[in-house]
Amino acid sequence: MGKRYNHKKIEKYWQKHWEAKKFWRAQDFSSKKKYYALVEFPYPSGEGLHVGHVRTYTAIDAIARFRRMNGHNVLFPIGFDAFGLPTENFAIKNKIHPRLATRSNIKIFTRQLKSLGLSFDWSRAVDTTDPLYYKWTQWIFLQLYARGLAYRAEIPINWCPNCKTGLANEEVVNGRHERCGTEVVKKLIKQWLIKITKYADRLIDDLRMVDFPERVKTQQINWIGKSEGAEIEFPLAGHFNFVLLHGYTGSAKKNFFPWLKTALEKRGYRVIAPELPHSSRPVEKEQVEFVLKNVKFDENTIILGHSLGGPVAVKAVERLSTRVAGLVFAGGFLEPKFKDHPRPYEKDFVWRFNLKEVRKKVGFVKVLSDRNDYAVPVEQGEKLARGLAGEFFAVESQEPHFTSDQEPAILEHLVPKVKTFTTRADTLFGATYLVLAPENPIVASYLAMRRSGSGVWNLKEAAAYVERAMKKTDISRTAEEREKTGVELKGLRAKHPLTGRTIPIWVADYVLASYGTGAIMAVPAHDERDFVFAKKFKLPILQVIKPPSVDSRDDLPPPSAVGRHDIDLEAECWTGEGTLVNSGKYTGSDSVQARKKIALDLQAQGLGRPAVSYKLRDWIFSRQHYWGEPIPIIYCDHCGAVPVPEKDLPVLLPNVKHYEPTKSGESPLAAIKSFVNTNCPACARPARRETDTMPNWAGSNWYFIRYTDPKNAKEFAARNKLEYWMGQQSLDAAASFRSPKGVGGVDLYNGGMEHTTLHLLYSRFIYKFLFDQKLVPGPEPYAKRTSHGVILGEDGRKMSKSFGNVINPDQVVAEHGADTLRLYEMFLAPFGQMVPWDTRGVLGARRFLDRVWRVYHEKPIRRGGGELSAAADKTERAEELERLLHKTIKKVTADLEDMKFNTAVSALMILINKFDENVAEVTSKQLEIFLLLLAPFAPYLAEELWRNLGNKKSVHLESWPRYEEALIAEQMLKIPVSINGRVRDVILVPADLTQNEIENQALNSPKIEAHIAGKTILRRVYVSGKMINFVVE
RNA sequence: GCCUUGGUGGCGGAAUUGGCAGACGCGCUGGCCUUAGGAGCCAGUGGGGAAACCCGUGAGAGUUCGAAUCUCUCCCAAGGCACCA
Repeated sequence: MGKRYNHKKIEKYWQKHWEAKKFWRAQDFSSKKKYYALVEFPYPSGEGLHVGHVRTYTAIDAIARFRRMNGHNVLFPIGFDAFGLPTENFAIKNKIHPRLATRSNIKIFTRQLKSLGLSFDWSRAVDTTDPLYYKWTQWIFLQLYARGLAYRAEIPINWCPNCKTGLANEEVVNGRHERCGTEVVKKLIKQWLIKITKYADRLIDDLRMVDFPERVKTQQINWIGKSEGAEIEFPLAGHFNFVLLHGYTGSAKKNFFPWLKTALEKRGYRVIAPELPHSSRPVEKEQVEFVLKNVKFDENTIILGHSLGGPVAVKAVERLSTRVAGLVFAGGFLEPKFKDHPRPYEKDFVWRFNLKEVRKKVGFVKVLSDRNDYAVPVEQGEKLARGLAGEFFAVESQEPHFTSDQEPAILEHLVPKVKTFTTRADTLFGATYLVLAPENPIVASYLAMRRSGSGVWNLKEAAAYVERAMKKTDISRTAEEREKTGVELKGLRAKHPLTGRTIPIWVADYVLASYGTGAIMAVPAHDERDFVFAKKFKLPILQVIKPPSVDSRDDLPPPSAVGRHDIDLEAECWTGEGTLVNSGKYTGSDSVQARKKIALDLQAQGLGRPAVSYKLRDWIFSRQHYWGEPIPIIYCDHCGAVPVPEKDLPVLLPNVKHYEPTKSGESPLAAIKSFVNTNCPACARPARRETDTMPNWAGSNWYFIRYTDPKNAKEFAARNKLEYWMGQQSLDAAASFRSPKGVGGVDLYNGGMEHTTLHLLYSRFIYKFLFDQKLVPGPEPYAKRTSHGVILGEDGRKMSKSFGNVINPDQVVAEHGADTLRLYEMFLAPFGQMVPWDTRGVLGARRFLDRVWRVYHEKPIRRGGGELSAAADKTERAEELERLLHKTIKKVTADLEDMKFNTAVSALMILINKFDENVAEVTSKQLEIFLLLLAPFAPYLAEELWRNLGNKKSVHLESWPRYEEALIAEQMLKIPVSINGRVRDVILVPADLTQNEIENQALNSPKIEAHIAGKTILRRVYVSGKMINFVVE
């Protein structure tokens, strides 16, 4: 016996050796073709490496090694995605600071990863919690902010009561937090959001450019949920009149005032726009009294206050004895804090207001703030809206501070109306009522008025319903057997835009605030949900679509007795296409055509427009937790939200003792005075830092970019390195590695399906954004995406501590070696497939490696070789061996290109078995080639045996072997002979025989003769070299 | 309900893409060797049958000389979405 296969010794030795020789370093700008292979970097949890990590990393490692041996300059990096809740929770539980927990977990992961013989370039490792890294995560956030893609809004968000944090839509699964399983509740919080919705279309369309699995593409497309339809406006019924109040240095004849007056009058409204006295030196008393004296207010009056006209309007309402319908502010404010110079009138006004009193007298309140306002910070508008329980809108006006001669946003918000979204504009004439989501701001706005007036008169009932609906979790909202509930806003009615009829307005939680406009036109005759609702509340049902007659429809069986020409509105609704009826001038037209026509006609009248809606929502980017990147924003009373200047990045996460989440839902950072208090970068006055942190996905958005230039202190990555690694694809790569349209980016990115609508979507979005800023060289980050299958426990359940079925890779490595573990996981099942762990299977892999070891060290054990020793046999066996070797090269090469690792390993097993049977005949050249093929899978053993064969250079620096087609060709062919499609015999014929000769030989076979005897051959089918078939009768 | 991917021995899975179904591995059966074995070696292993042969890739139909593979209908499983107007 030679020495035993001692995996421990071998693996320890070569791991050290490779590391010392810096084997796996990627070269920037090598003349070789680049190949960027990427695996999702791990989250360094306290649990250590999972056998699932081993599966994906080994697979991509094999590809990386294969590419290197094929002459590529391979970038195969690794890093750690270390911010986030799991570490924070681990830290709190074990009373260890997250920073230390992260450090020790990374250490463990690093040791484990290194033991596996993965050819990562460790010199490029990144850690998202490293300030040198997250400086650029913050920088990217500021780029988004600068482009208006990061904004703050107070919206009801998903809140996890257990983790005490807000969650992204994508982190909520079936109404529960995906990480902890707690039921998610709604909470109204001021949040940072990222406008991923702006990229929705491109995120769908550009999937055409990339090579992703079908299930990944469809999942992303469904998640984005694009549907095309129309927005249709239903003006509120009522004889409204408008009062327009201009501001400081303004005039009813300046800016947008004349335009707005004309536009409103054209719609049939009465408009008064008084010229306020002394507009360049306004005095409160004088202006307010002027207004009260010269304008008549009533319950149908809607007041617009532009700029200083806002405070004037509020003061006027304070003193009114009557109620008014609405109050709209454009660029309004209630305290004299401006971004630029002080105003002369500051002392001529009393900046105190009785907002409660005002609110009682006003039907609805809307506040419009201009994002680019030069004087009034958006925060002032928000404060105003809060004070008056009104709706707030941050808009971009035509000229800053709404000073253009046309300001459509003002007109848009001034006229009270309900905006609905529908995909079935063709059913508009069948809309018999409107439904608002409980969260729709219109609802709150009307309910905020304490007493009835121009508003709702069943206030109590409506308010109670809304309150109940808002408290419900998403689970209970959908769980209650989908029983529809709702309440009518009695007193409010809307005007049908085409018929002019007035229809009731309801509030019901089957309408979602977050989709479309948060309001629908209900067409009970042609929508299942509306139908059920209308039935329950006895609302009118009006048919406007006539289904096609049975004869013209092919989706139904032919009519048995009576054709189905109409629907029975008592029992059902018709949601399909058809011909319009009861639809004015559209009656008789086809529903598909009418859909477009109606949308365009409405647009011409300013009552609607074709519109697209998405299920995708803007990405909630705030987390009220300690262990994340601080959001680099500073709040100043005068300047509003100010980005931290680039030179001050990174905003360091303070090192503190207490990092537990707070009960109030505020970030723990809010309690740290030394962090919060700072000075405004713009005006240097005292200011406060944002205390929310970024979600865990922020750091992983762009890590693959950083790998191209991980140490760069000046840029997030140097342009030329990005271009080299992320630019156009190397075109001569094997077919399956090539991206279809050469989009460039990472050549191969493997990751889990669970990230499809999270990390994968987010990072595609961010990359597109960076591409638009000309910061990265392509539109898509990943040319090809693959997804590994999950490894289950031996019991077929998910591996989990609570099931006690977790396999620790360390133990397998210790017992059988990393090569065994790698080989086992590659052989286990097709890479993309879910599969249970099988401990005995590990032994099978180990036995294979033992056999390899034996073939290279021992005399033949099998006696097969000893008995047959005739010279002719020997030559024959040698030829067969050589043929199998070349077949194996071909097979393993093709399988690696297709990522069919399991069959590649199987081919290696077949070959080593053949070697074992014929040890005496195996040449050293053949032994070498086998090791080259084995190297990507079992790098340690291949290297050891390679050196034992006398090679000085590493097997991993060798070239991948080539096969010769000529050597693969068999000289003798085994041809199955079938009669009527059933195989009856297999004949052995020389490969160069003609069809005729083969047929004759087949017919000579006794078995075939027996089957044909007494029958006639009708047909002969011969597939060259494959088979022969006789059709007989 | 909709979308995606699948369904092949006792188990994980092969099948050059329409041409010998079950490669390779696990397990199992019998034998050899061994103080011992998660070791090694030999033989066998889809079902039925003594054999010839018959039956077999979720079910049923179809196309074809020939179907696990293509077409249609249905069933089941996993994953995703789900009151999305």
